[in-house]
Amino acid sequence: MPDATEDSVKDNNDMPGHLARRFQQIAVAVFLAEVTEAGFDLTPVQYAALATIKANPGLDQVTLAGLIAYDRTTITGVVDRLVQKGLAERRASSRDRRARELEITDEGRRTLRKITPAVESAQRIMLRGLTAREGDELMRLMRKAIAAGNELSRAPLREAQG
Amino acid sequence: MPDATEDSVKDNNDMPGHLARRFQQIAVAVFLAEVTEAGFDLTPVQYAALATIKANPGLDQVTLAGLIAYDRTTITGVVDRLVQKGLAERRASSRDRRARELEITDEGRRTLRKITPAVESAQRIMLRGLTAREGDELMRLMRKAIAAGNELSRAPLREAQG
DNA sequence: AGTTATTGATCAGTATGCTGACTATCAGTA
DNA sequence: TACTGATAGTCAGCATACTGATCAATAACT
Repeated sequence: MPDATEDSVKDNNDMPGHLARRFQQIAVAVFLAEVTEAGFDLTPVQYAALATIKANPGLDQVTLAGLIAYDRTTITGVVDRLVQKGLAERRASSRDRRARELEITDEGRRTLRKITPAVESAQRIMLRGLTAREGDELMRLMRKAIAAGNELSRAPLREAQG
Repeated sequence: MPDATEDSVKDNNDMPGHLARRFQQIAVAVFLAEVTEAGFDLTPVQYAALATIKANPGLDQVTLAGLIAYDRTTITGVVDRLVQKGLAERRASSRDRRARELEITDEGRRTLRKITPAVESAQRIMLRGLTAREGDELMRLMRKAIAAGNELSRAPLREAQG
Protein backbone atom coordinates (compact mmCIF):
# COMPACT_ATOMS: atom_id res chain seq x y z
CA MET A 1 0.00 0.00 0.00
CA PRO A 2 1.73 3.17 -1.21
CA ASP A 3 2.53 5.84 1.34
CA ALA A 4 1.07 8.91 -0.33
CA THR A 5 1.03 11.21 2.67
CA GLU A 6 2.07 14.75 1.87
CA ASP A 7 2.88 13.59 -1.57
CA SER A 8 3.21 16.28 -4.17
CA VAL A 9 4.20 13.60 -6.68
CA LYS A 10 1.43 12.73 -9.07
CA ASP A 11 0.73 9.19 -10.07
CA ASN A 12 2.82 7.93 -12.93
CA ASN A 13 -0.31 7.50 -14.97
CA ASP A 14 -0.88 11.25 -14.90
CA MET A 15 2.53 11.99 -16.35
CA PRO A 16 2.57 12.30 -20.13
CA GLY A 17 6.30 11.64 -20.11
CA HIS A 18 5.86 8.34 -18.34
CA LEU A 19 3.01 7.32 -20.62
CA ALA A 20 5.09 8.23 -23.65
CA ARG A 21 7.96 6.05 -22.48
CA ARG A 22 5.62 3.18 -21.79
CA PHE A 23 3.82 3.39 -25.11
CA GLN A 24 7.07 3.57 -27.00
CA GLN A 25 8.45 0.65 -25.02
CA ILE A 26 5.51 -1.46 -26.10
CA ALA A 27 5.76 -0.19 -29.67
CA VAL A 28 9.38 -1.29 -29.92
CA ALA A 29 8.68 -4.69 -28.37
CA VAL A 30 5.81 -5.31 -30.78
CA PHE A 31 7.86 -4.20 -33.77
CA LEU A 32 10.74 -6.49 -32.89
CA ALA A 33 8.43 -9.41 -32.18
CA GLU A 34 6.63 -9.12 -35.51
CA VAL A 35 9.79 -8.55 -37.52
CA THR A 36 11.64 -11.38 -35.83
CA GLU A 37 8.74 -13.76 -36.36
CA ALA A 38 8.81 -12.84 -40.04
CA GLY A 39 12.43 -13.96 -40.08
CA PHE A 40 14.20 -10.60 -40.19
CA ASP A 41 16.72 -8.92 -37.95
CA LEU A 42 15.99 -5.20 -38.14
CA THR A 43 15.29 -2.67 -35.41
CA PRO A 44 12.69 0.09 -35.69
CA VAL A 45 15.43 2.66 -36.19
CA GLN A 46 17.15 0.62 -38.85
CA TYR A 47 13.85 0.12 -40.64
CA ALA A 48 13.03 3.83 -40.64
CA ALA A 49 16.50 4.68 -41.88
CA LEU A 50 16.40 2.09 -44.64
CA ALA A 51 12.96 3.16 -45.84
CA THR A 52 14.09 6.79 -45.90
CA ILE A 53 17.24 5.95 -47.83
CA LYS A 54 15.14 4.12 -50.37
CA ALA A 55 12.77 7.07 -50.73
CA ASN A 56 15.62 9.59 -51.03
CA PRO A 57 18.46 7.93 -52.91
CA GLY A 58 21.87 9.53 -52.54
CA LEU A 59 21.00 11.58 -49.49
CA ASP A 60 23.70 12.36 -46.95
CA GLN A 61 23.62 11.34 -43.30
CA VAL A 62 22.64 14.71 -41.88
CA THR A 63 19.66 14.86 -44.22
CA LEU A 64 18.69 11.34 -43.28
CA ALA A 65 18.90 12.26 -39.61
CA GLY A 66 16.68 15.29 -40.16
CA LEU A 67 14.07 13.36 -42.10
CA ILE A 68 13.48 10.92 -39.27
CA ALA A 69 14.50 13.13 -36.35
CA TYR A 70 17.55 11.28 -35.12
CA ASP A 71 20.61 12.75 -33.63
CA ARG A 72 23.41 12.80 -36.19
CA THR A 73 25.72 10.96 -33.83
CA THR A 74 23.24 8.10 -33.63
CA ILE A 75 22.99 7.83 -37.40
CA THR A 76 26.63 6.86 -37.72
CA GLY A 77 26.11 3.60 -35.88
CA VAL A 78 22.76 2.86 -37.49
CA VAL A 79 24.19 3.25 -40.99
CA ASP A 80 27.21 1.19 -39.93
CA ARG A 81 24.91 -1.70 -39.17
CA LEU A 82 22.81 -1.30 -42.31
CA VAL A 83 26.01 -1.37 -44.37
CA GLN A 84 27.36 -4.32 -42.45
CA LYS A 85 24.17 -6.24 -43.15
CA GLY A 86 24.47 -5.45 -46.84
CA LEU A 87 21.25 -3.45 -46.92
CA ALA A 88 22.76 -0.05 -47.71
CA GLU A 89 25.90 1.46 -49.17
CA ARG A 90 27.87 4.47 -47.99
CA ARG A 91 29.87 6.30 -50.64
CA ALA A 92 31.92 9.46 -50.57
CA SER A 93 30.09 12.34 -52.18
CA SER A 94 31.68 13.87 -55.24
CA ARG A 95 30.24 17.32 -54.59
CA ASP A 96 31.19 17.56 -50.93
CA ARG A 97 34.07 15.55 -49.65
CA ARG A 98 32.80 15.81 -46.08
CA ALA A 99 29.57 14.05 -46.94
CA ARG A 100 28.63 10.42 -47.57
CA GLU A 101 25.94 9.52 -50.05
CA LEU A 102 23.68 6.68 -48.96
CA GLU A 103 22.10 4.16 -51.29
CA ILE A 104 19.90 1.17 -50.69
CA THR A 105 21.12 -2.13 -52.11
CA ASP A 106 19.04 -4.68 -53.99
CA GLU A 107 19.08 -6.80 -50.89
CA GLY A 108 17.89 -3.81 -48.88
CA ARG A 109 15.04 -3.28 -51.32
CA ARG A 110 14.12 -6.94 -51.12
CA THR A 111 14.20 -6.87 -47.33
CA LEU A 112 12.07 -3.74 -47.19
CA ARG A 113 9.48 -5.26 -49.50
CA LYS A 114 9.24 -8.53 -47.61
CA ILE A 115 9.23 -6.95 -44.18
CA THR A 116 6.39 -4.53 -44.84
CA PRO A 117 3.55 -6.83 -43.76
CA ALA A 118 5.23 -7.41 -40.42
CA VAL A 119 5.74 -3.70 -39.90
CA GLU A 120 2.13 -2.92 -40.71
CA SER A 121 0.99 -5.71 -38.45
CA ALA A 122 3.06 -4.23 -35.65
CA GLN A 123 1.43 -0.84 -36.08
CA ARG A 124 -1.98 -2.48 -35.76
CA ILE A 125 -1.03 -4.49 -32.69
CA MET A 126 0.28 -1.52 -30.76
CA LEU A 127 -3.11 0.17 -31.23
CA ARG A 128 -5.18 -2.93 -30.63
CA GLY A 129 -6.73 -1.55 -27.45
CA LEU A 130 -8.20 1.38 -29.33
CA THR A 131 -11.00 1.72 -31.82
CA ALA A 132 -10.02 2.89 -35.29
CA ARG A 133 -11.30 6.34 -34.44
CA GLU A 134 -9.33 6.42 -31.21
CA GLY A 135 -6.19 5.27 -32.98
CA ASP A 136 -6.54 8.09 -35.48
CA GLU A 137 -7.13 10.56 -32.68
CA LEU A 138 -4.09 9.35 -30.76
CA MET A 139 -1.93 9.81 -33.83
CA ARG A 140 -3.38 13.24 -34.49
CA LEU A 141 -2.70 14.39 -30.95
CA MET A 142 0.84 13.01 -30.96
CA ARG A 143 1.52 14.73 -34.28
CA LYS A 144 0.23 18.00 -32.86
CA ALA A 145 2.24 17.77 -29.66
CA ILE A 146 5.33 16.77 -31.63
CA ALA A 147 4.96 19.67 -34.03
CA ALA A 148 4.85 22.11 -31.13
CA GLY A 149 7.87 20.54 -29.45
CA ASN A 150 9.94 19.81 -32.53
CA GLU A 151 12.72 22.25 -31.71
CA LEU A 152 13.03 21.12 -28.10
CA SER A 153 15.13 18.05 -28.77
CA ARG A 154 18.61 17.97 -30.22
CA ALA A 155 17.30 15.98 -33.18
CA PRO A 156 14.34 17.89 -34.62
CA LEU A 157 12.56 16.82 -37.77
CA ARG A 158 13.83 18.60 -40.85
CA GLU A 159 12.25 18.67 -44.27
CA ALA A 160 14.36 17.67 -47.22
CA GLN A 161 15.52 20.72 -49.09
CA GLY A 162 14.58 20.88 -52.76
CA MET B 1 11.83 15.30 -53.61
CA PRO B 2 11.08 11.81 -52.27
CA ASP B 3 10.76 8.99 -54.71
CA ALA B 4 7.50 7.42 -53.67
CA THR B 5 6.87 5.34 -56.76
CA GLU B 6 5.50 1.89 -56.03
CA ASP B 7 6.01 2.63 -52.40
CA SER B 8 4.20 0.38 -50.00
CA VAL B 9 5.88 2.21 -47.16
CA LYS B 10 3.61 4.65 -45.41
CA ASP B 11 4.77 8.05 -44.35
CA ASN B 12 6.48 8.13 -41.00
CA ASN B 13 3.75 10.38 -39.68
CA ASP B 14 1.21 7.61 -40.18
CA MET B 15 3.18 5.19 -38.03
CA PRO B 16 2.17 5.18 -34.38
CA GLY B 17 5.51 3.63 -33.49
CA HIS B 18 7.42 6.48 -35.08
CA LEU B 19 5.18 9.08 -33.45
CA ALA B 20 5.65 7.40 -30.10
CA ARG B 21 9.41 7.51 -30.42
CA ARG B 22 9.33 11.14 -31.44
CA PHE B 23 7.01 12.19 -28.63
CA GLN B 24 9.07 10.37 -26.07
CA GLN B 25 12.26 11.85 -27.47
CA ILE B 26 10.84 15.35 -26.94
CA ALA B 27 9.52 14.41 -23.50
CA VAL B 28 12.96 13.31 -22.35
CA ALA B 29 14.64 16.40 -23.76
CA VAL B 30 12.15 18.69 -22.03
CA PHE B 31 12.47 16.84 -18.75
CA LEU B 32 16.25 17.05 -18.76
CA ALA B 33 16.21 20.72 -19.77
CA GLU B 34 13.84 21.70 -16.97
CA VAL B 35 15.57 19.62 -14.33
CA THR B 36 19.02 20.81 -15.35
CA GLU B 37 17.90 24.42 -15.32
CA ALA B 38 16.60 23.88 -11.79
CA GLY B 39 20.09 22.79 -10.83
CA PHE B 40 19.61 19.03 -10.58
CA ASP B 41 21.18 16.07 -12.29
CA LEU B 42 18.49 13.43 -12.54
CA THR B 43 17.15 11.51 -15.53
CA PRO B 44 13.47 10.72 -16.07
CA VAL B 45 14.09 7.12 -15.15
CA GLN B 46 15.99 8.02 -12.01
CA TYR B 47 13.24 10.41 -10.99
CA ALA B 48 10.52 7.81 -11.45
CA ALA B 49 12.50 5.24 -9.51
CA LEU B 50 13.25 7.62 -6.66
CA ALA B 51 9.63 8.77 -6.37
CA THR B 52 8.49 5.15 -6.32
CA ILE B 53 11.01 4.20 -3.67
CA LYS B 54 9.78 7.08 -1.53
CA ALA B 55 6.16 6.00 -1.94
CA ASN B 56 6.94 2.33 -1.21
CA PRO B 57 9.70 2.22 1.40
CA GLY B 58 11.59 -1.03 1.70
CA LEU B 59 10.48 -2.43 -1.62
CA ASP B 60 12.78 -4.78 -3.53
CA GLN B 61 14.13 -4.17 -7.01
CA VAL B 62 11.78 -6.48 -8.84
CA THR B 63 8.79 -4.76 -7.26
CA LEU B 64 10.21 -1.38 -8.15
CA ALA B 65 10.73 -2.51 -11.72
CA GLY B 66 7.13 -3.73 -11.91
CA LEU B 67 5.67 -0.53 -10.50
CA ILE B 68 7.22 1.61 -13.20
CA ALA B 69 7.49 -0.98 -15.96
CA TYR B 70 11.23 -1.23 -16.31
CA ASP B 71 13.19 -4.25 -17.21
CA ARG B 72 14.75 -5.73 -14.11
CA THR B 73 18.18 -5.68 -15.71
CA THR B 74 17.87 -1.94 -16.25
CA ILE B 75 16.96 -1.31 -12.60
CA THR B 76 20.33 -2.53 -11.39
CA GLY B 77 22.17 0.32 -13.06
CA VAL B 78 19.55 2.91 -12.21
CA VAL B 79 19.64 2.06 -8.52
CA ASP B 80 23.44 1.98 -8.69
CA ARG B 81 23.41 5.60 -9.76
CA LEU B 82 20.80 6.67 -7.21
CA VAL B 83 22.88 5.09 -4.47
CA GLN B 84 26.06 6.63 -5.81
CA LYS B 85 24.42 10.05 -5.72
CA GLY B 86 23.38 9.49 -2.12
CA LEU B 87 19.67 9.65 -2.93
CA ALA B 88 18.79 6.06 -2.06
CA GLU B 89 20.09 3.14 -0.03
CA ARG B 90 20.25 -0.51 -0.95
CA ARG B 91 20.20 -2.96 1.93
CA ALA B 92 20.11 -6.71 2.12
CA SER B 93 16.65 -7.94 3.04
CA SER B 94 16.29 -9.86 6.26
CA ARG B 95 13.33 -11.89 5.06
CA ASP B 96 14.81 -12.91 1.71
CA ARG B 97 18.53 -12.94 1.36
CA ARG B 98 18.32 -12.73 -2.43
CA ALA B 99 16.49 -9.42 -2.27
CA ARG B 100 17.65 -5.85 -1.63
CA GLU B 101 15.41 -3.46 0.23
CA LEU B 102 15.46 0.07 -1.14
CA GLU B 103 15.05 3.22 0.95
CA ILE B 104 15.14 6.87 0.07
CA THR B 105 17.63 9.00 2.00
CA ASP B 106 16.95 12.40 3.53
CA GLU B 107 18.89 13.91 0.67
CA GLY B 108 16.75 11.95 -1.77
CA ARG B 109 13.62 13.28 -0.09
CA ARG B 110 14.96 16.81 -0.24
CA THR B 111 15.87 16.45 -3.89
CA LEU B 112 12.47 15.05 -4.76
CA ARG B 113 10.72 17.90 -3.01
CA LYS B 114 12.78 20.61 -4.65
CA ILE B 115 12.67 19.07 -8.10
CA THR B 116 8.91 18.69 -8.29
CA PRO B 117 8.18 22.12 -9.84
CA ALA B 118 10.64 21.43 -12.66
CA VAL B 119 9.09 18.03 -13.30
CA GLU B 120 5.59 19.46 -13.41
CA SER B 121 6.75 22.24 -15.66
CA ALA B 122 8.24 19.67 -18.01
CA GLN B 123 4.94 17.80 -18.22
CA ARG B 124 3.19 21.05 -19.20
CA ILE B 125 5.78 21.97 -21.80
CA MET B 126 5.63 18.64 -23.60
CA LEU B 127 1.89 19.16 -24.05
CA ARG B 128 2.08 22.84 -24.87
CA GLY B 129 0.82 22.35 -28.43
CA LEU B 130 -2.43 20.86 -27.14
CA THR B 131 -5.41 22.32 -25.38
CA ALA B 132 -6.07 21.05 -21.86
CA ARG B 133 -8.83 18.87 -23.21
CA GLU B 134 -6.56 17.47 -25.93
CA GLY B 135 -3.82 16.80 -23.40
CA ASP B 136 -6.23 14.83 -21.26
CA GLU B 137 -7.46 12.93 -24.28
CA LEU B 138 -3.91 12.10 -25.38
CA MET B 139 -3.14 10.73 -21.94
CA ARG B 140 -6.38 8.76 -21.86
CA LEU B 141 -5.65 7.17 -25.24
CA MET B 142 -2.08 6.34 -24.32
CA ARG B 143 -3.25 4.76 -21.06
CA LYS B 144 -5.78 2.69 -22.97
CA ALA B 145 -3.32 1.52 -25.60
CA ILE B 146 -0.75 0.77 -22.90
CA ALA B 147 -3.22 -1.26 -20.86
CA ALA B 148 -4.02 -3.41 -23.87
CA GLY B 149 -0.35 -3.92 -24.70
CA ASN B 150 0.99 -4.25 -21.19
CA GLU B 151 2.03 -7.87 -21.53
CA LEU B 152 3.71 -7.38 -24.88
CA SER B 153 6.94 -5.97 -23.53
CA ARG B 154 9.44 -7.72 -21.35
CA ALA B 155 8.83 -5.14 -18.62
CA PRO B 156 5.08 -4.98 -18.01
CA LEU B 157 3.53 -2.85 -15.30
CA ARG B 158 2.84 -4.82 -12.13
CA GLU B 159 0.74 -3.75 -9.19
CA ALA B 160 2.29 -3.90 -5.76
CA GLN B 161 1.10 -6.96 -3.91
CA GLY B 162 -0.52 -6.36 -0.52
C1' DA C 1 14.66 -34.52 3.48
C1' DG C 2 15.78 -34.23 -1.26
C1' DT C 3 14.73 -32.79 -5.85
C1' DT C 4 12.92 -29.46 -8.88
C1' DA C 5 11.22 -25.16 -10.21
C1' DT C 6 11.08 -20.46 -9.44
C1' DT C 7 12.76 -16.07 -8.15
C1' DG C 8 15.97 -11.72 -7.05
C1' DA C 9 19.91 -9.78 -8.65
C1' DT C 10 23.67 -9.25 -11.57
C1' DC C 11 26.48 -9.55 -15.76
C1' DA C 12 28.05 -9.67 -20.78
C1' DG C 13 26.79 -8.13 -25.04
C1' DT C 14 24.29 -5.18 -28.30
C1' DA C 15 21.65 -1.06 -29.88
C1' DT C 16 19.65 3.28 -29.28
C1' DG C 17 20.15 8.27 -27.82
C1' DC C 18 22.36 11.93 -25.83
C1' DT C 19 26.54 15.68 -24.70
C1' DG C 20 30.60 17.51 -25.98
C1' DA C 21 34.74 17.45 -28.56
C1' DC C 22 37.37 16.95 -32.74
C1' DT C 23 38.82 16.70 -37.76
C1' DA C 24 38.15 17.72 -42.41
C1' DT C 25 35.96 20.42 -45.51
C1' DC C 26 33.29 24.07 -47.40
C1' DA C 27 31.45 28.90 -47.75
C1' DG C 28 31.64 33.70 -47.07
C1' DT C 29 34.30 37.67 -46.50
C1' DA C 30 37.83 41.17 -45.61
C1' DT D 1 44.09 34.90 -50.70
C1' DA D 2 43.93 34.44 -45.70
C1' DC D 3 40.64 34.41 -42.05
C1' DT D 4 36.32 33.22 -39.99
C1' DG D 5 32.42 30.68 -39.37
C1' DA D 6 29.58 26.90 -40.44
C1' DT D 7 28.90 22.13 -41.70
C1' DA D 8 29.45 16.59 -42.32
C1' DG D 9 31.02 12.98 -39.98
C1' DT D 10 33.10 10.57 -36.25
C1' DC D 11 34.45 9.52 -31.56
C1' DA D 12 34.57 9.02 -26.36
C1' DG D 13 31.70 8.75 -22.61
C1' DC D 14 27.39 8.06 -20.29
C1' DA D 15 22.56 6.30 -19.52
C1' DT D 16 18.71 3.77 -20.89
C1' DA D 17 16.69 -0.78 -22.69
C1' DC D 18 16.85 -5.16 -24.36
C1' DT D 19 18.39 -10.69 -24.79
C1' DG D 20 20.17 -14.37 -22.64
C1' DA D 21 23.02 -16.37 -19.13
C1' DT D 22 24.49 -17.26 -14.38
C1' DC D 23 24.40 -17.55 -9.28
C1' DA D 24 22.36 -17.75 -4.87
C1' DA D 25 18.40 -18.44 -2.36
C1' DT D 26 13.64 -19.64 -1.76
C1' DA D 27 9.37 -22.25 -2.74
C1' DA D 28 7.01 -26.18 -4.22
C1' DC D 29 6.57 -30.82 -4.53
C1' DT D 30 7.44 -35.91 -3.96
